[in-house]
This record gives sequence, structure tokens and C-alpha cells, in this order.
Amino acid sequence: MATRTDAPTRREQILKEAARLFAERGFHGVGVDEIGAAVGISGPGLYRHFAGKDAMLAELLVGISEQLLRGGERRAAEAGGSPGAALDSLIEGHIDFALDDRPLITLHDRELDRLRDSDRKLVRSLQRRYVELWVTAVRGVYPTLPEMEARASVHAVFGLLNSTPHLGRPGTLPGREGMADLLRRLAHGALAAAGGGSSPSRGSLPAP
Amino acid sequence: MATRTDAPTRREQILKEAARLFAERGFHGVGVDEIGAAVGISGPGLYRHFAGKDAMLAELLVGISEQLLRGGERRAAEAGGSPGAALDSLIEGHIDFALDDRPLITLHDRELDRLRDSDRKLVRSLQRRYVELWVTAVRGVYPTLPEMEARASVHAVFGLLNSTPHLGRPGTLPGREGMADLLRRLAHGALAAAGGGSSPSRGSLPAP
DNA sequence: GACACACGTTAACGCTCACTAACAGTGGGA
DNA sequence: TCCCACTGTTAGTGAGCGTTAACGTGTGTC
Repeated sequence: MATRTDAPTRREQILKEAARLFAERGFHGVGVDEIGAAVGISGPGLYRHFAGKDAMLAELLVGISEQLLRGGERRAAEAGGSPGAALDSLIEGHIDFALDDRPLITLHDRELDRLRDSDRKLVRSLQRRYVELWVTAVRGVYPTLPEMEARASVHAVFGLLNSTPHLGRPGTLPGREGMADLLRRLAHGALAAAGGGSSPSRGSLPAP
Repeated sequence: MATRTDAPTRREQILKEAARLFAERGFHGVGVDEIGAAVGISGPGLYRHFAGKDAMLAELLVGISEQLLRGGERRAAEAGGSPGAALDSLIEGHIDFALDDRPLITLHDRELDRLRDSDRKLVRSLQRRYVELWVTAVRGVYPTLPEMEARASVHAVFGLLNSTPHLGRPGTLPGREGMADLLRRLAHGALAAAGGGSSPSRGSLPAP
């Protein structure tokens, strides 16, 4: 995928600021005037770009879910049949997402029920497919882990990785690289413990 | 502590239903009429029991934080200086809380910023003390783990344990006992991996 | 019986806020 | 030059909703 170098369009600016504001104060806690002000126009001007406030939220949530799923599918495919490599890569990708797109993570599991039925179903379906991607990788590495437990473990690991939003004041926690490293260890450790601990299939753990 | 057998007071009914509704649809997503209806009275009738909608939320959040902290302090004290026993007990307590008081967990990290400044500061302070309780226990068991990493790991484990709210449809996940067991393994596994993995102090892991 | 008090009710007020109406500047293409 | 699509503005509207007012009713107490 080519990295973008051109300037963001107004729509993109709006989405970005809206995501930040929604994450900070919740969907209902942010007014359209405020979103407009964040991109230098005034409230009603937004309606030249979006049908309404709901439409912004919908586009954000669908976009996140699609991005997560596409990224996951790509990583799983690139692992070329090695469950260990797939799981490593999924964890890596999710960590990047959690650390770099914190506001979106927050939105993702906080405002889902504000969506129209059809949009909510779409997001749920994308989420489910992403989870199943993980479940497949986890069960590839830990074949003795029952499917239900694997699914629950995956949810739990998402909670673990997504914990970055609830942080304390800066300075009391490691920087980005340190956090990425730590989260990686935590996630692998949790899954290994769930999977029986003693016998992961080859390829899952980095060489000592 | 004696278990209550007497009927819940109206205030308690209201708090319980409000917690459920707030967790389901968010603070702003629930009207006072709806809360009233949930306990069989009509909207404004609530004002005989609470100063306002905000007051309900404040009482809920402060109550949760206090309950968590008190429980944690009690467990840490009962461990009698053994960091391993303390950590085990803290994990156990938090799992019980996450499984039994799901709506409160959701509220706890979703609606904190809706509080008045003084209440928010109080809740934050209680939370911080609870975290530090954990950090102490974790560093007792894994003395080589730097404080910052221990704190981040604790936040992450909270995210892991609190993941029960984001579950799929029933039937796709283990029951209560299975979940408790799984969460226990996940949490211990994560912390062990963060703490260096190979050398926890004695008393932290159950005998094989 | 009368008074007080706890606990509800319905009606109405007032504020916030998403959204619409009406209007205006800017710039590229015929 | 004229036109028109695009993008923005300010003023206003209407709905939702938290809150208050005013009023009723049962229950225990002197």
C-alpha cells in the first residue's frame, strides 16, 4: 500500500477531529459546532460534507472495523500457513493499531450502539470475522484449546491490548516502544497460559 | 460481612436499574423517564430520592471505586505479607467483580468524565490507590519488573479481566466457572510473561 | 380528627442542540 | 463574461429532555 503524501481532504480532517472529540467526551458530549471549530469552519458547514452527525460516527466505525479486518486478513495471508507467524503478526498489527489510533479504539467499543441497525450489523459482522481470524490463528498454535475458550481468550487479549486508552498521566508509563514490547509479551504470555502453557506448536515464540 | 436478606430500598433499586441502563446505552442515552419506568415510578418521581441524574451517576461511580479499593485492601491485608497470595487474591476478587457486576465495570471506564470535578478527582484517587495496591503485589512477586512496566501491566490486566462486557451472543462462550478459570490463567500468564517469565517468587503459581 | 411527612402523580418550563433556510464569495470552464 | 458547482456563513426552528411546580394520597402519631 502506498503511503499518502498529499494533503488530507476536508472530509478526512473532519473525521479525524470528530474521532478525537468523540473519544474524549463521547458522541453525545460533543456538539457539531465544536467539531466544526476543530477544523476551522462553523457547525452547520459540516453538512456540506456529511448527512449528519450520525453519518460521521457510522463512517468512522465502519472504517475502523474494515481497516482492522483487512489488515488482519493480509497478515494472516502473508504468514503463509504458519499459525505461529500468523498469530505473531496479528498481535503486532493490533498493537500498532492500539498505540497509534487510540481514539478509534475507544470509539470502537463505546459508541457502537448509537448506529443505525444496518450499520451496526455491518460493524458487528466485520468484528466477528476479525475475531474468527484470531481464533483460527490461536487454535493453530494451541490445538488443544477448545474453540469457546479460544474465542474468550481472544476477546480478553483485545481488552488487554486496547487498555492503552485508560492510561494515567504521562511519565508514569513506558514510551511507545516500551509499551509495544510489553504488550507483546503480555499477550503472548496470556495466550500461552490459556493454551496449556507447556506446549505451543513451533513457530509461535521468538528464539531466545 | 453479613449478607443482606432484607428487601432493597427504593434508592438501591433505582441505582441498580440506572447502572444497567447507563451501561447499556450510555449516560446520555437514557432518559429519567426510562429509569423511573424501570422501577415502576415515573420520571420526576426520582427526584424524591436523588438530587438529579448526575447524582445517580456520581453515587454509582464513587461506590464502585470504593468497593473495589476496600475489597483489594482487605485481600492484601489477609495475605499477610505474602506477595504471591496477595496477587492471587486480588486477581480472584477482580474476576468476581468483573463477572458479577458487569454493568458497573462498563460504567466505570466509560462515563467517568461526566462527573463534577470533585467527584471525578475522588474516583480517580480511589482508582489510583487500587492500581498501586496491585503494583505492589506484582512487584512483590516479580521484583525485577520496573515500576513503570508493572503499572502498565496492571492496567493491561484490568483490560483483560474487564473484557467480559464485550462478549458475543450467549452460547459462544464458556459459563461463569469456565470464564473465571480462564481469566485466572490468562491474567497469571500475562503477568508472568511481563515479569520475566522464568523466575516468579514462590507462592504465585498453583502447584502443577 | 388533624397534622406532618414520605412518596407519587401530571403539566409545564427552559435550555441545549442537531438540523434547515436563506444567502454569499470563489473559481474554473463554456 | 457568464454561469454554476462548491463551500462556507448566520439566523432560526423544532424536538428532546432534565428539572421544577403544584397537587394528591396513604400512613403513623399526638
